[in-house]
Amino acid sequence: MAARATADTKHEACCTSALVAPISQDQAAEMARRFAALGDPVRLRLLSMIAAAGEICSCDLTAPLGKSQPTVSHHTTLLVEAGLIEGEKRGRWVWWRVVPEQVDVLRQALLLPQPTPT
Amino acid sequence: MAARATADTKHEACCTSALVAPISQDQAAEMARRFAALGDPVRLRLLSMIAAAGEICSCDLTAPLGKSQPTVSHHTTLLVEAGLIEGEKRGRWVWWRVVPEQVDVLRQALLLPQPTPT
DNA sequence: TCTATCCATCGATGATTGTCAATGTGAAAG
DNA sequence: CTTTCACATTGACAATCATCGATGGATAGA
Repeated sequence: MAARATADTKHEACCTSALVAPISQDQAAEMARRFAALGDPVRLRLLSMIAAAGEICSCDLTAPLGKSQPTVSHHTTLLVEAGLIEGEKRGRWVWWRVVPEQVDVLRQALLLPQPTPT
Repeated sequence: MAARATADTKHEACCTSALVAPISQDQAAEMARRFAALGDPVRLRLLSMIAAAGEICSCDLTAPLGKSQPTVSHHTTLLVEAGLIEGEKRGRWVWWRVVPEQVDVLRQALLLPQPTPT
């Protein structure tokens, strides 16, 4: 069992597909942590609204989501920890935007070795 | 094997990207349910091993995962409910394989409107 | 028959998570 | 300086989840 060019850092461990060869426990733990960020309907709508708006502040998120301000803050924090979004504080507002490269990391993790039969 | 007739009504809501326009609550709920299936390290390794093997039975999954048989059975059930894998009983064994179309549904859900710069 | 094996289900338990009211922080406005 | 606004943090609680032992159903072999 050689040929494991690991250098197992934060996000670099999961830059390949998980569906072509068995992944390690560490890879699975890190990958699961990021997929879990997508495993909540509020966070998915959050990410969806941020991506669709390009840039948006939290003050415009609480009302459409129907959740309290601490709850929205909690979910944005989780999305940031997953690397999927990032926030920039301008004045009193925090403007959120998605991190496309990190979203693509998750997409590539689900890349199948064989093309899907149509 | 046309035993998956009801899959249409259940998986149809999330066949487009969630990152080009705000998604509804129902879409988010259904999508989150499926992403949550990937939000556990054991299930990710499970899916990874099944995909890498092409076809594999549960008896060959418990040992590498280091989990009990009921736990593995629990996780395979969740992956089946998410539509990501399906099992076929042959003799005493159940052989699992991934459902590529459903994996692609999740990949397309993470498709960004703008191409990511390489 | 009887026995062994593979897997699903049940029940219980400890851990994790989503939620919100209350509070804290930091910045802009008066 | 004081007040107001946007957001983060804390603390607490209910709900969900991951895990495993015990048990049951189904199948293959003797």
